[in-house]
Amino acid sequence: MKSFLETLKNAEEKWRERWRESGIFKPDEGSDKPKYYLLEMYPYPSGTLHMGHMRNYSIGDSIARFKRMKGYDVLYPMGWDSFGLPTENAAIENDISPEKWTERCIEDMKEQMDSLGLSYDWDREVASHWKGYYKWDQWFFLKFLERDLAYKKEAEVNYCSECETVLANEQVEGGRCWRCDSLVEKKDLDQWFFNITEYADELLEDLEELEDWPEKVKKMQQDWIGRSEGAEVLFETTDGEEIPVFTTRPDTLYGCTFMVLAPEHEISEELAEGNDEIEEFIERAKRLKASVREQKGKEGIFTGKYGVNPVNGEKIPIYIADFVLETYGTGAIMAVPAHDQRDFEFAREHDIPIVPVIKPEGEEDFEDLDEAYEDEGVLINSEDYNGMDSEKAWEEITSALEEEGKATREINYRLRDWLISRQRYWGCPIPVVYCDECGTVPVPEDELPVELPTDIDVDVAGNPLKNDESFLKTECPECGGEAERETDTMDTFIDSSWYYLRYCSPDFEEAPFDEGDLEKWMPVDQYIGGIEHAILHLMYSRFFVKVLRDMGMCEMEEPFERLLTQGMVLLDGEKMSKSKGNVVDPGNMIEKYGADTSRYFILSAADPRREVEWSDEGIESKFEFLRKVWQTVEESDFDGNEDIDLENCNLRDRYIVSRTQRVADEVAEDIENFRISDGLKKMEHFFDELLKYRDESEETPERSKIFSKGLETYVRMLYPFSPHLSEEIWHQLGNDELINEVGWPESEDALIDERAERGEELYQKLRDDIIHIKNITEKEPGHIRVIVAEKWKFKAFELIQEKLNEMEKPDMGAIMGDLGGEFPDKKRELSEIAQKAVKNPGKILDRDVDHEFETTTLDQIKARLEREFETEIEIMKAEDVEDEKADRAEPGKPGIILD
RNA sequence: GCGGGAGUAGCCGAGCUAGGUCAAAGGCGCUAGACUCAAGAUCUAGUCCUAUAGGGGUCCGAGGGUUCGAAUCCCUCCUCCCGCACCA
Repeated sequence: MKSFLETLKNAEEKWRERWRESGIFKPDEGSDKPKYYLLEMYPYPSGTLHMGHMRNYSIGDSIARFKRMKGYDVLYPMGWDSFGLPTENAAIENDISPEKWTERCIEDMKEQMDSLGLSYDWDREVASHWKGYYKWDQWFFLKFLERDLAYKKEAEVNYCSECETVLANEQVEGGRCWRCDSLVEKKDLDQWFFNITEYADELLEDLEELEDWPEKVKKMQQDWIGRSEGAEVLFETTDGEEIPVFTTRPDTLYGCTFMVLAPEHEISEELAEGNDEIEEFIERAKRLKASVREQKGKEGIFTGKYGVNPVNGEKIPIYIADFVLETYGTGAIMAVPAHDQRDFEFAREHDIPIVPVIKPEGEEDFEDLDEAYEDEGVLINSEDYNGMDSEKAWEEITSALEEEGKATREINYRLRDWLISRQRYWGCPIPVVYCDECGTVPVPEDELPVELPTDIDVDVAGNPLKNDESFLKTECPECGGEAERETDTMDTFIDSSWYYLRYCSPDFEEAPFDEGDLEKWMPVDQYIGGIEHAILHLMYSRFFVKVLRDMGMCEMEEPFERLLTQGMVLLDGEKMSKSKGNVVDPGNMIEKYGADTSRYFILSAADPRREVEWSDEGIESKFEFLRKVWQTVEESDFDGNEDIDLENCNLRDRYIVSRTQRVADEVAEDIENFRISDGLKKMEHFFDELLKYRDESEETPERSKIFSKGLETYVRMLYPFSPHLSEEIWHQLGNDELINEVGWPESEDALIDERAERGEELYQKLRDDIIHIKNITEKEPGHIRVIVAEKWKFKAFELIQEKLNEMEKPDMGAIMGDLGGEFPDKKRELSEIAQKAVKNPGKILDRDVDHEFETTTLDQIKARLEREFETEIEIMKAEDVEDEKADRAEPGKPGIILD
């Protein structure tokens, strides 16, 4: 006999081939099925698949297959985020061109993806380094330029000397490069930007529409955008200079006792010219900023200048201090030490007066603060505004200043424009040339793409494009004279901002996408990826779609309808990473256990959103489980295609039939809600129930049919998770069609049998009780009596149930009042039952109160119990038994006597 | 500091968005039994305390509260994890 592993491997090869031939992974053109666009974040082609990928794609593929079974027209594509710095480095290391390296990596990864059995439609593959793709990056750039959404300016930018390129704000994490973790420096450079701040408000507001995004991701974007409402207030110095400041608290203006400038502020720089002390301070502050981010001290220096508080004419000192950010607001602040903790600390250190102007409501004395009071309250020390609520004062003070022309209401954002230039080779060239005559000239659309030269020596310092004459030298599109190309390439996040649109029409040549196809497939119904893109990729993509909408190229507002952020894969509680050397290679795992086992394990070990702990025993046990499934089929005769004759079914038969219906619906619901591991657990439980049923019940034609049907249902449910094995089994069972065509098992209401389910419950409870009693008495009974409660108790329970349902809250008196009359001679027993009912209504409410049913059910259960306990069972009526245990019997809970 | 998430039996982990059927699913580990020459695998039962009849007690980070009734709702506190971090 073949080993199970061999079986798996054979099935993998065989079905992968058959699926490919059948074209079931391609969207069903022209069908009227509802569309479903399922997307995983396209990977950077590093050459090897890691566990994170493996998990991501296992989740995605199971959803894709499930949705196809459920009758959706599924678009499930894959592609490559193939531009980027690591490739350039790898290429140098391996002495090969980045292009060749990339293509080799793609090939390798594709093979690994195939070995997992992922059901992508490879006809739609895209890769950002393909000319046919990045041409449209350039096209978008030109469009952005036309709309003033792309511009070049000299600015202080983040520079990573390790990567030898600049970075966008989003790509700096805690002062370090997101990719290589080295410290980021500030540099003044002339760079290209996308004007994402233009869309700040919309990006913020529309977050609310994204109902099926994780709250966490929305919150992160919200914080990143960082909108704050306030006013820009114009302060004058005693020398007549004007210094605008931004504040969100105009209501505290009377408490402003000094001003602070950022070290990079224009006036700071001017002052440094003639003052060594100031110059030195500024230099030091700048250096500190770049290196030691954690330092919290508020260092500052007095400028010798004074400003004038515009509301009360007070003369206030102006300082330069490192805690004021040049990049936020105007780079200068009005300091209100009484109501801002940072200002408070600074004032303490420099002996500046602290004047409270807002006191908490109801408080009397409010002087001598220990810390700043930052909440709302009532104004004090504020002339005409005293006694006013801070909220109202905010408005009035602002309006008053506005009238004098000393303030304007402003909204400020933390979000900065997106710096898209990169001084690296392996990226999409920015389609611009520089001409001495005409200046900066965009490359005309019909000359796109500006091709990235591929026969080039990349092992040089700096950007290799600068050394490549044939690339560099060009004609000016306007005057025809000599010109030089822009050598910066685009941030690769531009590539990934619209790739999901390209999948809709990957071969379209007239435009980045065909609008009709876009209309059909977008938005993405389900996006799956890592949390690390919470801000970067997900915000840039949203921005792109909004711009495209304004260009009239699409109608949607948001690209991704639902977002799922998967958890990490851990080993011994730690994140797997190359640097820690604790990686488990998916390739080895597939080799050893097969693709189906690997997929099954990673999906069953934890739900997609959570972290998952890798475990050798875990995958081993799943391998065994699947082997059991396989063996079960091997040893079974199959006749699932014949109709079941319910007339000839006993209670248990009907129960299994009923379960078979329900489990399909339950598991489907779990999958819809990404509770995949729950669903798999239910399936396993169902499978074990089936086996028990087969082994424990009498061999009848119906049993065989019911078992087969159950097995068939199980196998179909297994398909999204372990598709090869399940397809193999399915055909082994005598079916010709592919599971994909047959679809998800639909439940038949007519086959759902609540009585049978109740019967099974009764059996289980009874069995548990008998075992329990056996355990505490340590008796091995030779005879068991099972006693149905007296008939009147059924009636009494029923009445109590009615009462409980009527009553707002359980009331002992009311229950007894009505029941006492009904059963005058049972008052003592009744009061016990009623007490129980009041104490725990749930325990009474779930009872089955059908005496007839219980009696006949027990008769049917009898034989099964006898087999289970290998002893004689006698079913009796309490009315016929003289024993206190018989008196204790209740509906749904028969008395038990072990003899 | 701000924000988000979480604290459940030896461990992992459901349940907690609709309070009662929760001593609290499932898995792992452990114990006993079956099987076996034996081990492993598998199957069965047990695994908070107590009890030779299905019961009782205590329990879901700590402490209060609401309720006839709380793991589930409210308040306070403690601890852990994650994200942002001097954004005026």
